[in-house]
Amino acid sequence: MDAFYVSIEMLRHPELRGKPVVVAYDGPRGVVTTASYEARRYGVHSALPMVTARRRCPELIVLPVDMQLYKRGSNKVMETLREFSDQVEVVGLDEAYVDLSSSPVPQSRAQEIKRKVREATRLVCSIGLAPNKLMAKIASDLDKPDGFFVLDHDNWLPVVGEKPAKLLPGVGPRTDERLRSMGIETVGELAQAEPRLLETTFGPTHGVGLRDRARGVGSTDLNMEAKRKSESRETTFPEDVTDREFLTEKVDHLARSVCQSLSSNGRRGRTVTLKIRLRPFKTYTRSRTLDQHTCDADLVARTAQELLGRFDPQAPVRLVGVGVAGLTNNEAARQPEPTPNGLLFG
DNA sequence: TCTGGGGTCCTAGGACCC
DNA sequence: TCTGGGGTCCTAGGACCC
Repeated sequence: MDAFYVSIEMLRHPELRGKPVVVAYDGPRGVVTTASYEARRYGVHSALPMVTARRRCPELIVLPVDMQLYKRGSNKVMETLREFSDQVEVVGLDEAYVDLSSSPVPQSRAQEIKRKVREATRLVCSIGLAPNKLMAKIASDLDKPDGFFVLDHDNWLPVVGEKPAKLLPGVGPRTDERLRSMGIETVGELAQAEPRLLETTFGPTHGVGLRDRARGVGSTDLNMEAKRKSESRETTFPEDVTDREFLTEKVDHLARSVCQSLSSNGRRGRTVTLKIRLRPFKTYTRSRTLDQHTCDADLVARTAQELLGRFDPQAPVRLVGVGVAGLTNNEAARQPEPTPNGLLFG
């Protein structure tokens, strides 16, 4: 979906069309989640600190995040996609892979999806059509907004070979930096790189994986029903906090919020993690794995407090978070243990 | 520029077990 | 006295994605 959150907001604020708008967590430490294309012309984009965004565009219109609204919009989009294929992999709120391989005319099918999504939601999307997920994702970015682009093994390098390696999913700022220090800047150069050289820098798994991606090699498996493996809540304070009592209260609240969500979804977890970000912007985690799966708010809150106690009480805290991992469904959590002595017949 | 919130996956070391 | 080879689980950090 193109500029998804902002586009949804435009549906209820049509007077904002054509203006530089962002949806953002406002406040002194907020960042942009989505920027309208007009705002992007000022250099305002996702993840940009709001302080910077306002400096770049003083007349910027800032809307608060309304996640429930975007979730409803997302559901509508995904429903529409499922009319075209029973193979749909949802990635976040605004992205999905649709398997059209059984269609004799995938191109017109894909165009039809664009029309249908616009009809159902009045929102615009960009589609990439390709023989695997990696290529499809990149293709979908090549013609935004309201785009349509087809990639295949023949036009892959001619189209993306000269583009920066950062274009590839999995190549973030750190990997890009390391690649550049090896003299690799483009997708084409990465595709030609010496595999042994990549292996020594990035390890056997990641090294070959990078080169494969640069050559357009990707998976065609769609992950339909991915179960969540962890759940967490975190807050960044407007100003660093040193008041331990305040922090304790926050941690308690976050722990209970996670547990409430877990219980209402019939889930339990075993590993409790406390996350803390100290001045200046260094993040630490401490975790503890319990004997049993739980969604008991008192237990999780107590464990989180214990983990909080491992940090210097003097340190100014920018963020705290509480997470629970190792999730199972309630039924699974209550399953009896397998025979402890490993004997087939006790 | 000064960095949200919610996730996933990978790595590496240490404990522990056979 | 010094020392193998495998496996799993736990913890912490880091890179990355939407």
